[in-house]
Amino acid sequence: MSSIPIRPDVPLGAPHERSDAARNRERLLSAARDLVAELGAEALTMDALACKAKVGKGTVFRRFGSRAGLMMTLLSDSESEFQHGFMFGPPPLGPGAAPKDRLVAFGEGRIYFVLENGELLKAAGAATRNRFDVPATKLSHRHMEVLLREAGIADPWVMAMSLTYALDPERIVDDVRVRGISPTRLADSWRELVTRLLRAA
Amino acid sequence: MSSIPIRPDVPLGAPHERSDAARNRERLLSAARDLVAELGAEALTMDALACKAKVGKGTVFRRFGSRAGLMMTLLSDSESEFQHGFMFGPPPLGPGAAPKDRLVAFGEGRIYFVLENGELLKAAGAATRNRFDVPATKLSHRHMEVLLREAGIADPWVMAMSLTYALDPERIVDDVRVRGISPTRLADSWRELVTRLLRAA
DNA sequence: ATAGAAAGCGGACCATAGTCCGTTTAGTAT
DNA sequence: ATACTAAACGGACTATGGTCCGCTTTCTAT
Repeated sequence: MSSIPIRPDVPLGAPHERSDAARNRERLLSAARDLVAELGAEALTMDALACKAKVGKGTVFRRFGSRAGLMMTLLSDSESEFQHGFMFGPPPLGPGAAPKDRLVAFGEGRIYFVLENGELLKAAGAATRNRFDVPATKLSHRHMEVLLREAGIADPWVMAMSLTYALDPERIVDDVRVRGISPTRLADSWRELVTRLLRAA
Repeated sequence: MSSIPIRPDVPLGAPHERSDAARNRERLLSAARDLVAELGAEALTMDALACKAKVGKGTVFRRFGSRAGLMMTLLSDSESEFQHGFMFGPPPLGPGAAPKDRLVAFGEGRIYFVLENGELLKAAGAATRNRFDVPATKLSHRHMEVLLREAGIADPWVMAMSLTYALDPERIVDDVRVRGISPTRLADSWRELVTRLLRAA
């Protein structure tokens, strides 16, 4: 067969990924997952990754751009799942419930999501100047913005930003792991925040 | 004269600062201020500072502990002033006004404070694992906590944490400088947040 | 004045993210 | 099959925050 191979996720007309590139990407991803599983995301160094994947350091950076980029790639599956939940899933997280209830559910979901992927998220956010250029972050922000607008907030864009920072991964992880606040308590406080913010005048 | 020299700010019984240490501290502080003025806080490297102050690198770290520590030292004057404002100054920022109004004023004040000292604050917060171990941050948090408790919030400690992150220096600076949001708009949104959060049921 | 102790000093050294560029290799056109 | 080109590669190199430890200075007790 001489047909063009199917490459999902590659924008039409993208210049074709070379076979060695594909192979190295697999090796890197696999090695990275191993290292994270065995030492934790925080302890993963780019040198160690390159070495374990039997690849030059330049290749690692060519592929992921930065340490943060690597962490984002590692996160993308879980992240997509969470996104799917609030965009298409059943209410109250998904469409169909009142904005207030969706926001409460969103925050709760986010808290538990962060606690499951905390190391990766911290590593992804910490390194570079892209804390907010991450597509996933943009999407979450936009989601909250829409809900806040529906609920009659005057400046939903800025308010969504405030709430985004209130749910900052570092904040959540440190509250729970360093300052000993239970996830439930965080979720309850989030509920109080959203409830008071959005109740009718 | 053989009397003990007066050393304000040094806790009683502190082990006495040696004269060479004092001299180097002055040199370092002065050099650091020069470098910040001339290149900006972001571009200040510890090597350059040591070099400019004619001091070994070890001395720099002995004195300030880390880059973040240095930035905090550089900030401490402005920070004290702001603290004095919300603790002892005239209402609505200081005592005497309703908690809601004090919180609104606090956030506004904080926004403008951050915009004046943004580079330093970002540099102070970014480097180490002490984002919340900073005394100044603790004090701000405690201040908000007290106001929120007075206003009937169920879990003022956690809520104060949410608001602390909503006022994160990086968030404020990037909103204004990268995303083009005006300080006024930020302040208005903060007012909306606090007003809705604290209005009577 | 002197000696001893403790604090301070300096700069070589380390770890790690990220860059650079000469070399290799996969795909392609002939 | 061959030659050509653009992409990919690898690892030496740079920048920078932070550590270590043997040497020096200051202070104090005698």
